[in-house]
Amino acid sequence: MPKLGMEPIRREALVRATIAEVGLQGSLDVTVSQIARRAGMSSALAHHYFGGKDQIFLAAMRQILRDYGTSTRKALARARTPRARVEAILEESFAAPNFHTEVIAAWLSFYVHAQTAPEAHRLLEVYRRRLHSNLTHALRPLTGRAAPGQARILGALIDGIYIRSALAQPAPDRGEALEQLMHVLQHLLAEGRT
Amino acid sequence: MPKLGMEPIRREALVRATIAEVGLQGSLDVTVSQIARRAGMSSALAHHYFGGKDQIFLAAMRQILRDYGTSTRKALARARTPRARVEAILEESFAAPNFHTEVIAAWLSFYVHAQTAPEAHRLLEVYRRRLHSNLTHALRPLTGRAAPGQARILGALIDGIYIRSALAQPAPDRGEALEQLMHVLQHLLAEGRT
Amino acid sequence: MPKLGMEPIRREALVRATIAEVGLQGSLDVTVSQIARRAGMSSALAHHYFGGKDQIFLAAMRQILRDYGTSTRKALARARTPRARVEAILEESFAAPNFHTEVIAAWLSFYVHAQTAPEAHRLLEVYRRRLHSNLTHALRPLTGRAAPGQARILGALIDGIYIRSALAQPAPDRGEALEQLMHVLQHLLAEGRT
Amino acid sequence: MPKLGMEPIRREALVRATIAEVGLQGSLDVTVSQIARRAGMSSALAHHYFGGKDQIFLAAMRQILRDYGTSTRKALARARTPRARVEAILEESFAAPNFHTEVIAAWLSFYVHAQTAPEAHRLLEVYRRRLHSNLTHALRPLTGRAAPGQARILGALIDGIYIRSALAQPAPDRGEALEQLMHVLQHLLAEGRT
DNA sequence: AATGAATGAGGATTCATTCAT
DNA sequence: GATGAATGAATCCTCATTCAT
Repeated sequence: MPKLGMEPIRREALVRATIAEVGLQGSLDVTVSQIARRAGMSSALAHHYFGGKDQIFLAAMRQILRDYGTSTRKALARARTPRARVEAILEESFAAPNFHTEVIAAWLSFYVHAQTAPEAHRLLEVYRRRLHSNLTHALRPLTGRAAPGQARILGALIDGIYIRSALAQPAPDRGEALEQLMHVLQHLLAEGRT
Repeated sequence: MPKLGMEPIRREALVRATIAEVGLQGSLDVTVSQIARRAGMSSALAHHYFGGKDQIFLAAMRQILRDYGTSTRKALARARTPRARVEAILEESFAAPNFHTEVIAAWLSFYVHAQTAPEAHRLLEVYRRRLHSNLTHALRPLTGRAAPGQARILGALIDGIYIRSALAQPAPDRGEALEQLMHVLQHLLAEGRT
Repeated sequence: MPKLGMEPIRREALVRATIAEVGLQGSLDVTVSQIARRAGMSSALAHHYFGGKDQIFLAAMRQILRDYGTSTRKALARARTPRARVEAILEESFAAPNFHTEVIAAWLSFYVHAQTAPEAHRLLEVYRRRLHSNLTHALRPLTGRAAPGQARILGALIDGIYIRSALAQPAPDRGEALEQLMHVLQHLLAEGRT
Repeated sequence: MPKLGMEPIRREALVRATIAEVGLQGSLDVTVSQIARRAGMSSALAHHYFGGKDQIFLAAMRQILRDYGTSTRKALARARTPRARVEAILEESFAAPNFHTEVIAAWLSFYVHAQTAPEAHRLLEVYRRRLHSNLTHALRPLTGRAAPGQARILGALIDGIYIRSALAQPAPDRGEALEQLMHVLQHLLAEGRT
């Protein structure tokens, strides 16, 4: 009794399973079988829906970045002042769903992967550009022409804290991470007023 | 034409070849054969000298970190003032031999690997601790009790710039990287005087 | 032409092929590929169904011992008198399916293997205990308390004839083997009456 | 400073090392390197003296059989009566130097090997014939024409006890082994007198 | 829609053997 | 006499992928 409309469900399950498996193993060296098993189906079906391992990975990356993008957009919508907008972006980078051991590990793995896989590289480029643009827009009312440079620094710092969190034992400290970011932010904001 | 005392030569060649190959491919998914071929020997010999792929990787990581450590030590020895010491550390992080596309890519790959391999994790931990300690000592005369926290921020920023450089197209800009770091450093140093 | 329910068929084929190949080569130094080829499939499939060479060997041993156990049980069921029961056991040890050059060679190879492989050792131990118990039970009505010791002697003699048969050129003589056993049996049975 | 007359010393050391290593591992799957290391030399030297692994094994087999032959000859020389001669042969089969876990294991391994290697097969054949001839000669004065058949039975029983000893946990019981043999011997000797 | 069956390609590792010194 | 150096060949095992049902 074949079911209809299974495709989106299956794809979603596979993508979630991929993130989980890659995150857990901390490496892209996961087999399609492992992913499929975790998603509750055969590896043949995984191929059927995605065509190949690379596509599965790509879909998983898209999911991670889309999740991040979505939550950021929501946070921005809630912010009322320019400064609140900046802080919202920074906070969201370390918000619970993203700043989770598994997701960080998966993110880092995909990051490495992007060195080789052009499509993956493109995805990260989009994410980076959006982050940069968001930050710049938020900072502009506060620091004017200094905004782009500051956005670049904050972006690098976010990535740096992320990558360090990937090795944190036993678990990365969300509060501490945010504190460091805010500390630097404060300095940068003071810039304009000097 | 077998000679005596080949071991250190072969090991060195293999380590360099490993860094190059991993750097070029941007991934640890390199075969022992590839590494051995690049080093000009059979894969069997590579196993003979290192015992296994893991040991080869470990040796390559050690080399990268040792290279970095050595150059930093030299730079510190040359510095005359406290501030010069801090700058020396930061500059050295992006100095030519380290801040090279291949080395950066290899470094990032090993970073991911460290999530899984305990020994590799330990190596990075040592590196991180040393960087933190160097920075803290250098900052202490300038900012006192604020030094450790600032060292942490600078360390994360260094890593962040590194990881971003891994994806930079076509090549990471050493000058820009340093500029960002120095910018933040300046802010941090001003802290004490406020 | 993939069908369903191939697993038992494939496993059976592999087990038979293993016994044949080990028997023919007279050694456990057979490759999985050789076994798989003889069984008409790829070595990858052999691994798929058994997980590894060791498991294949274990399954082959189990098959040999199970075959022997089955035929013995049937022979015992047919025997009507105590003496007939003893003779049935001895005869079955050298009955056609078991006492075949290939099977003997395979059996001997596994025997050696059992010195090293605990699981294989356990299997042989079970076989030996069962033979001993069968013989003892059959002898008890005839020779009373002497039965266990006699069973041990007959068991050792069976193994001795087996191992000698492994080197027999061109083929072991079933009749002669049995004759020797029966000769000793006759002596042992006379024991009680002296 | 090359030493003269090292050859016999090296060969002896290698042969002993082979028996020990094969006995310990309970398998012929020992590497030339392991043997050479145990004998205190490089594997290249082992090849130099023996030409190849097979020759090393052959030499080891010869040693085992020669040791056995020598001790038997001595024991026979000490025996004064026909019966004592028979018992001497049997006892010697389980005498300390031969009936040792390692030697038994090595012997069994070589036995299996003989199924494949013609030269090894020939060696065992010689040993078997000599044992048979020794036993027959010793039995003839006692049981006349029955001697050859009895020799065959005793020979098989010896091998049977040997092979079982190879799996004995934790160590084979020399006394029990001999007892079984003597028990059967007694029966066989009674034969003539009936 | 879903999967068991099946395999080719590839990779780490081991080892007997050779060779130049 | 002795060995470190070196390798080709082999072997186990894994895995992405395909296919018939």
